[in-house]
Amino acid sequence: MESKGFISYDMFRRTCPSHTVLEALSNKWLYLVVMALGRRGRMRFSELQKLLEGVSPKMLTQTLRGLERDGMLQREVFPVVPPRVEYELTPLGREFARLLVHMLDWSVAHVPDILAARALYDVAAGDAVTPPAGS
Amino acid sequence: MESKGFISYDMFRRTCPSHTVLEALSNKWLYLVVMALGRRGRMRFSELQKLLEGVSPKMLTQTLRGLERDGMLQREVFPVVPPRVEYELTPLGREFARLLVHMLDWSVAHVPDILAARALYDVAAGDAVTPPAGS
DNA sequence: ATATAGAGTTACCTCATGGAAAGTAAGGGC
DNA sequence: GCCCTTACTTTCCATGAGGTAACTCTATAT
Repeated sequence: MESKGFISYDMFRRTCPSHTVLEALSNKWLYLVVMALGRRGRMRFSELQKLLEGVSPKMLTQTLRGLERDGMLQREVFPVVPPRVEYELTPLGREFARLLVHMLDWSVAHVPDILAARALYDVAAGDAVTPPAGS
Repeated sequence: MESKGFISYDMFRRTCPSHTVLEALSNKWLYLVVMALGRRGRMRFSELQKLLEGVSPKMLTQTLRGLERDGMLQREVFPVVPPRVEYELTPLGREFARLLVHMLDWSVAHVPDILAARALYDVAAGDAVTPPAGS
């Protein structure tokens, strides 16, 4: 029955190939780069660097290369001096960006809930450490 | 104009609160725990441990505590010996799980594309390193 | 001759993440 | 008296992620 033309992975197994995607996702800059390119379309390295506050050239390069490797974006080099390099999402990258938009919209919408839950949890944890009065 | 009742964060600034969510997302086990509880409902610690191949008790506890702190799941302790503890998603957690399902469905659907893109990129990179014939 | 701009690369260093393994608690069964 | 079970917690350790800063390349402008 597994010759269905489409394999249903067991995502809970260590060897599941979808984990490579999960691991790629575990990078904050990746989200920001994809969102930036998703919003503004084609951008230069230095534009990204200016937009993404706090990113080092090293991390930016690393993130861009990773996305390029995964087929999410296309890198175009213009052979001029000083160099000019532009980045743009591929169709795959644009699909992915649409998913991320949902995630981030939801995140932003629920940041207050999450922060409130954290505050509650943290005072409760503080109480738990407090020695019971009168003992 | 910013008294609109809903603040539009600048997600590219270092101080954007949505980054706390992004950072929470940057954990592979978090995805797997949420998916597991989303699929099977209520589960015990040891059941999760068995299902999520390769997770250490330390990581599992850490992940569960983080999710509980963020209001994504509820922990119920039964005061028996040996201990029995059950975990279940909250409504917030279930919403989040629905988002993750989309992400992971997409990931699984596109794993072949991504792996193919990587293979292509990697042979291209190999070529680039190969010294030009005849030089 | 020198400075400049853009797009990186490289070396170095530190802190944090995450794995392994052993320890803890608490009551019931043998 | 000792062991068993579950759900952790703690300690130790190695790897690696990610930051900083300096360096590279090359044609043009001064």
